[in-house]
Amino acid sequence: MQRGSLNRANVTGKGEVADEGWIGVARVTLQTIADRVGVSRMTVSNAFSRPDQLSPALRARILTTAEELGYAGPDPAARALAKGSTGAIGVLLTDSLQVAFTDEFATGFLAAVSGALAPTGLALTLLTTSPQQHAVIPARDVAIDGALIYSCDPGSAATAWLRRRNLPMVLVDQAPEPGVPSVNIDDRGGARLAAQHLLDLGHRRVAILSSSAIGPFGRLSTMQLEGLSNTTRARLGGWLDVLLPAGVTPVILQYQPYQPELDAAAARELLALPERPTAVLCFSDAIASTVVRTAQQVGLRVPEDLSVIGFDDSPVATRLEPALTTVHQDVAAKGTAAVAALTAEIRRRSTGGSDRSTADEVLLPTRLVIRDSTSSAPHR
Amino acid sequence: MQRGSLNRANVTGKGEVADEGWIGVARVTLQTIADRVGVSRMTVSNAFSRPDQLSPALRARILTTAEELGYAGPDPAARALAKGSTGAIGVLLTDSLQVAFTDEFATGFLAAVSGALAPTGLALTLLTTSPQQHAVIPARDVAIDGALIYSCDPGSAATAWLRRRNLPMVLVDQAPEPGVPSVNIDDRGGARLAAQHLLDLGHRRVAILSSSAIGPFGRLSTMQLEGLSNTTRARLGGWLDVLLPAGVTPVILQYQPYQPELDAAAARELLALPERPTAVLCFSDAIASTVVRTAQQVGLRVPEDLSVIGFDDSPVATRLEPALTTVHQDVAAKGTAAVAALTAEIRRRSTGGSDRSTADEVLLPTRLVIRDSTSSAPHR
DNA sequence: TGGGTTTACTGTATCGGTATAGAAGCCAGT
DNA sequence: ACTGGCTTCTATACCGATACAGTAAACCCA
Repeated sequence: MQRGSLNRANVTGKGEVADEGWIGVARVTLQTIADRVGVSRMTVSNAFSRPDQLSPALRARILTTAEELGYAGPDPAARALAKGSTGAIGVLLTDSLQVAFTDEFATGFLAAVSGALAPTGLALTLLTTSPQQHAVIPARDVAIDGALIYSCDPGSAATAWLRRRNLPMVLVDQAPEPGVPSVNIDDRGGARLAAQHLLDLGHRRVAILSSSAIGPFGRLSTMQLEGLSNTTRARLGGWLDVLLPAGVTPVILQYQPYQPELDAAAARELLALPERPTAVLCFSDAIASTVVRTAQQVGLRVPEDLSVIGFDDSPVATRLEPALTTVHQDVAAKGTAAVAALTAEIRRRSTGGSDRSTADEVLLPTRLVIRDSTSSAPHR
Repeated sequence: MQRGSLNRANVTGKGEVADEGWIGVARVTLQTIADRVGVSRMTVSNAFSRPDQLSPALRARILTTAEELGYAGPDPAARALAKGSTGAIGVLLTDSLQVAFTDEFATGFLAAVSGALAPTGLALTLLTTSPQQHAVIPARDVAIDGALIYSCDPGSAATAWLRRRNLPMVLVDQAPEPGVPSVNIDDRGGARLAAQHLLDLGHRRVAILSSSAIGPFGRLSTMQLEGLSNTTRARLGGWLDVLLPAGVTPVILQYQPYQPELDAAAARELLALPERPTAVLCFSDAIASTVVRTAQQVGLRVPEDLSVIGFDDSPVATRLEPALTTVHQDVAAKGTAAVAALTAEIRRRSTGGSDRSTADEVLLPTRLVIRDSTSSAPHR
């Protein structure tokens, strides 16, 4: 049986189509328009998706008719199935989107990503690693053309699903894996610069406040580097690269991020150490700002009594009083690079370009920005 | 011809399926699994989507086989087409996602939305009103189950497309429209409280700094309220409701938001007025903070010389020195209400519930939070 | 033993598009 | 008149699932 016209409402000679906004009155599809105009469905499809395939006159007629019928353009879901691409890419974030949005640095990355995405016309779909047993797991069930995996636990179910779907993907702020493009910043190098800066200022009693969503927490020995997130490991590694050879053994405190009370508690604990450190290397500007505030609350002056160095150079760094010395990274560049890598990967797949040989790993530079939160070690 | 098995690779008696990660080696679909297990495709589908429709034993066998074949679950695009739902909802934001992400208040809303969305398992897709002539317009071409329209120009092409698609939608911070659910805050009431507070403190020379992404800009007469965004109109209305009857005619300055230099310029212009105002009512905390800083730069004390009131009670309000008196609104509640309204609308559609009668319009309360940026008018 | 329910699967018809290989008409060149 | 090459449009075969009606066997109670 011929498809379309025969089983549609509008075949009834009378012609007039039921009108005006009633929900689901026999939906308008390409076929509806085709019947009305008297051409094949394919031609109508071309009118929308490949204008060069039909005469301008006919196309105009088709578009006009579509307009009259209130057609909203080819159905995205159907188009996605037929074409094999959806026009959206996913970003896999932490467990809770809510905390991601409250993190100024994460939103900075998202801003960069959406900026880079704008010219491509791709939409951005937010995914979580949330392990909730909610029948639907976005990473498995949402249609996307590719994904950015941003600073996630590599072992999470969500990343496993994305892998399984064999989607183009790019790892951001995560340990590179063979065959998967990745974008990272030079965490280790930046950390070294920060540590060196402290040594240059004469500090010998140095503390490290290191954060990672995955344990262990509390006091850390310099040896326990496994089980930490990649970024944590890299920064910690960089600090130690410089401190240990100089004979400085830092106190390392590891705490769970995104829990303001715990942050402050960690800061207090640090300042209450028997041999109070004269300088603190912080995992992020966020925790650094907590340290600064906590220090000020207990009557310590920054930087005179305590030098503090952050990481990331997020907006809070310059807002802080005193302005924070920190390791700068270029989020915008990170976002751009990530999008570039992902779109390249998507294109590669669609053009059948084989060769996974070129799984490029981008490493963006970091640099130390010296502001007002660091100064020479106090004379003892 | 029977579909499936006959035109697939795995019918070759030999059984062994080509293996290991080569791209596109005859994709694994429900049919592949069905053939392998020896059941119908439908049963395999049920194994994934409706576990109660088959015996646990068979389901286990199917799942195991799927696992072996590296099947990643029903294809989202195909499923979306067949089921008519995608598992994602869209949020339509300003022209540039990039500015949306840099706006602390917008991200607060997104945080609330994603928080409210988490338990539903729906993903969040970001859409822009971007008028770029980029063949693909997300609002038209991305598959979603519904959309939140957040503080957008109601006349934009993107909203027009969403309307046209007849998608469930909810207007947020926008003029309600008949038949469309909406969520707003009591901008007008809040503005009245702010203005009244100033009057109570004895201020008579009051300025208003009003922002709207859509023109006109510069000095505004009290009569030109058309062409402004809904929120701007409401807040302006509220301020004037109180000021005018009290015989106070404010100077109104309107500027374009998200352009830091312009913000500061507007603030300077305002402070340089021949009869310098003793108090400023600001459209947002962001602009209020610019006013405070600008005032301090030109040597004015806040609040002794100049009282400043913000709007929104965003994080910056408490960070500011002095802490900002502002009109509080509950973003979290707004996000929750918006999601609730949208999911309700989606459910209503799918259950064929007719009655657009209940197009509810939520109006959330606002309240004045008095902090340290306001005080009695200085004696002249 | 027989009718009424359940349980467990299957068959067929979509969902609304796009890809691709033609077919028909037309025009220039030889 | 024949050939080749455009430009336009059409026919057919998918894309990979779900909905729904139906069927066969098993179970249940009188």
